[in-house]
Amino acid sequence: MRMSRSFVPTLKEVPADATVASHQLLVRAGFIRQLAAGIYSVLPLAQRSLLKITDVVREEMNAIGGQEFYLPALNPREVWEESGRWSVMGENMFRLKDRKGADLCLAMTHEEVFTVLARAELRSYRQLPQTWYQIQTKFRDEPRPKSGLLRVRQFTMKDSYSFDKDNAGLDTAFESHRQAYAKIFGRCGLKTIQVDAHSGAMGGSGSTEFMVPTDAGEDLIASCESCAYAANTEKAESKVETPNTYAESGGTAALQKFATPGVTTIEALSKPPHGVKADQQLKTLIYMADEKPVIAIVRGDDQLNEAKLQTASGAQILRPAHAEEILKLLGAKPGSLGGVGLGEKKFPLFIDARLAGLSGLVTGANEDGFHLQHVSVPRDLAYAVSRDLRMVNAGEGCPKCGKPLVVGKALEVGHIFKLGTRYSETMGARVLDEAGREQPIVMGSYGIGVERILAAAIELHHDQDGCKWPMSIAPFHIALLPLQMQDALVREAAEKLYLELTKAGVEVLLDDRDERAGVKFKDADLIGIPVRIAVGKKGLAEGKIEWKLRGSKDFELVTLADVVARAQQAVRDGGGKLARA
RNA sequence: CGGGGCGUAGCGCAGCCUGGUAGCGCGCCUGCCUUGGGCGCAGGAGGUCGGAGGUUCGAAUCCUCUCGCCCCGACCA
Repeated sequence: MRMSRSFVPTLKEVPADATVASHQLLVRAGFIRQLAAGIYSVLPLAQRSLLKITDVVREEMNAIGGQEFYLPALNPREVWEESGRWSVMGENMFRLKDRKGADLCLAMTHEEVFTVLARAELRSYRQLPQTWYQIQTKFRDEPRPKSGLLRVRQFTMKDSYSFDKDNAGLDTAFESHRQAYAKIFGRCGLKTIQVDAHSGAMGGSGSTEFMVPTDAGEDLIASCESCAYAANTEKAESKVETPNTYAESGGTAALQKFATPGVTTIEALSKPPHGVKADQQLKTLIYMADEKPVIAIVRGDDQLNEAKLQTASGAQILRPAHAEEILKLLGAKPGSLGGVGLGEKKFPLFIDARLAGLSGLVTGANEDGFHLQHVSVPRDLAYAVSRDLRMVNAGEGCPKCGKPLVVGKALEVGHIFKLGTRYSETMGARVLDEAGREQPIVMGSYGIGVERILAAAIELHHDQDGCKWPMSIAPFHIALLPLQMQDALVREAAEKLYLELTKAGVEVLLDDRDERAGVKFKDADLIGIPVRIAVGKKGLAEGKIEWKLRGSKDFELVTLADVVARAQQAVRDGGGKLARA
């Protein structure tokens, strides 16, 4: 491609509204432009890289027997009603009506439509297993789009679905996806770690996320550096010592109400005149699980993990209760709540597992301005269900080996789910087994965010001057810079190289603009093309060009006759592919 | 949704408090000059000041409403 005739709008200055590196550089280097919040136009450079990413994805999906589909993004309400997700998806789903007034939505994912196909056409276990996938546009009305391409409302997803006759088959499909994903991300230049994750609105029995560790990410993952344990903090567990410290100081004493006027926070209660340490307090939180109240109790100095409460309660939609709802249910305002004496109210009540057996604790009395002391969990909260509900903290013991856990930010680029029969049962996708009995198909679903790979690659590979693309997904393999366009010899040499390289399958961006050398260097660095070939008067006099890798400080003089072979080798060595000439 | 911030030329910003002339840098166009890390000089084009309403002789500036965008907290590829 010739720079002089290309649409590559680079910027000298950092766009004011971009905060993360990938966003700043994608805009500055002319890869994307914003149309609206969370909606971006993909410009030619980005499109080239995205096509390379999807090529990698296709190769690896096909390698595990995936068959490529292309399903509609525009879906009728009915199929989403069947799975129950028309309501579960809530405001996150874009909805619209057709001219007849029928409800439609823009699909956020495609379990429903693929399940419709499966139930209509799959009759026998002999047709299984099947692996179906597509690379398609997804729409999600995110509450808060942010960080350029990292969190958007319209994006490209590779989503695949496995259909098996039993759990053993699902395990196999899940494992082959795991390996395919590891290859895909590796080939795209990403280092990922696999973590146990919460399944969220997808449902199903288990899931693994592929995470790129970077501060630009929004997830927190806990990992152990001495064993293989890694989990999203939504799900992570830890070993924490919880001695029954307060039992000795009157743990068996009778419950006692005491006045705490104006005290509505853990912190306030921990200060004089009360001086109740946070780890002696019970934090009582009221949630609405599918619009029915549930109560969660964690230690005062712990944080409730909402994902864990969602799992414990079995709720599809979980939200904190509003203040009015709480007042109605418990007769007190937040800040004075407690679980003691609620046994007969029959609310589902969960208590964090680390509190089991403890006594000598303090909790709200469900009466504004009062708390209870000498609370004994076995005596006063016997009806509460004990579950792991707390958020892990860095430094706590790894649940596997006990060594301290590390907590760090990461970006989710892929997520694989064992769905089981969650969709086949609700939507009636069954096949006959060997004995002629109808059995629900056992499903898995697997997603990759394509644009996120692009952005993650920049987060991982960039410097002060710009992007540093891995060869495999770089928009071009080589930037060819004639340094003095007014010099006919330089121009001709560059043109000749451009033809030879292109013919050899090397993708070259020829900067044939009538610009000064500095401008070309800056743009080549900013765009981040892996190899730069500078053709200048000085080198040419000796029949040589300057060969420089984007990352390195120095260049090397290479004889003109050697350039093509060297370029082809560099493309292959970098994991890139030569274009079909 | 809750909290905070910002909308003035393609980009980055000043002007607003204290109403009256819309300005700077980059980019863009023309010419000359220069030519190995975003050259220099000269000339030039380009703006419904996000939108609507109000106050006023007069509004980018004051008031009301509204739309949009960004950031921080609850969701997900």
